[in-house]
Amino acid sequence: MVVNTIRPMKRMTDPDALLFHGAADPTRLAILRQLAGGDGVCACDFTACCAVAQPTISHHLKVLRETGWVRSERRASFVWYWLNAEAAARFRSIAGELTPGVAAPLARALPVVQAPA
Amino acid sequence: MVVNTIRPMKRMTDPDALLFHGAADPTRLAILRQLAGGDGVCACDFTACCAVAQPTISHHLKVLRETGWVRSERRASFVWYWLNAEAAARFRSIAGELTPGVAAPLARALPVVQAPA
DNA sequence: CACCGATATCGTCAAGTATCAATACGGTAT
DNA sequence: ATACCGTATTGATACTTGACGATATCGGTG
Repeated sequence: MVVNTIRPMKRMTDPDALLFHGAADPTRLAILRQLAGGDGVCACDFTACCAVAQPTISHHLKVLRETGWVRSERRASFVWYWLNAEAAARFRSIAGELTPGVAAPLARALPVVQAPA
Repeated sequence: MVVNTIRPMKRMTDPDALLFHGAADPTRLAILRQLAGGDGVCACDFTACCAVAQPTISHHLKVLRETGWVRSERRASFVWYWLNAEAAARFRSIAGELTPGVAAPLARALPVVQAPA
């Protein structure tokens, strides 16, 4: 009976969960897909693919930046975005871990509290 | 009575974003990892790995069920959970799509990426 | 039957999030 | 400098979510 009256908030302590969170939105996923399909995309091109206003796009781009999914660079008055190769690689790595039956050997050795044979 | 919406999250129109949303939580990701590490896990084992109460675990398991990540089966008074192979495969497929510079060569016909004019 | 342990659901609260209008900022061209 | 364009930030608002206690439900047991 822990009294957690102050902050029961867990927040996103897991960096991988944070990565998932970055992609767990239709608009952001569309942006990521558009980025994967091209070699750098201008921010001005995202407003076309998603039915949201410009500030919303900018907000999602910020989330993608903060979650490590993309990097950006200013060119003249435009801003270009690229998919972050590291994030994508990390993502694929997690995808590989989440294959049924294919996982850390240690997990199988974990104590089973109740295991009716 | 509260209108019980059939589909969770009206904003989640993209099924893939829904899949990501299912894993975008530290507790749920821990559950998925534990599931990937074993050949079926009893629900009673999840309370040990995550510092949350039983109703919370049950809630997250429900989310994972609704997002297609897991399937469950009752055995006596216990409930066993397995990672859904289809969801894991779909996830790996999307992860492959999100590779920089790879315009979905191995991707299935599902992705709809709108090319900027 | 009554009882008990394991899960799921309900009710509710606090915190996080998506969205847009208005506005500020950064560069370019006139 | 001034006007203009593209992008980011701010502020407000409605909605979504994660958490837990209380309680219901499901199965097995005495």
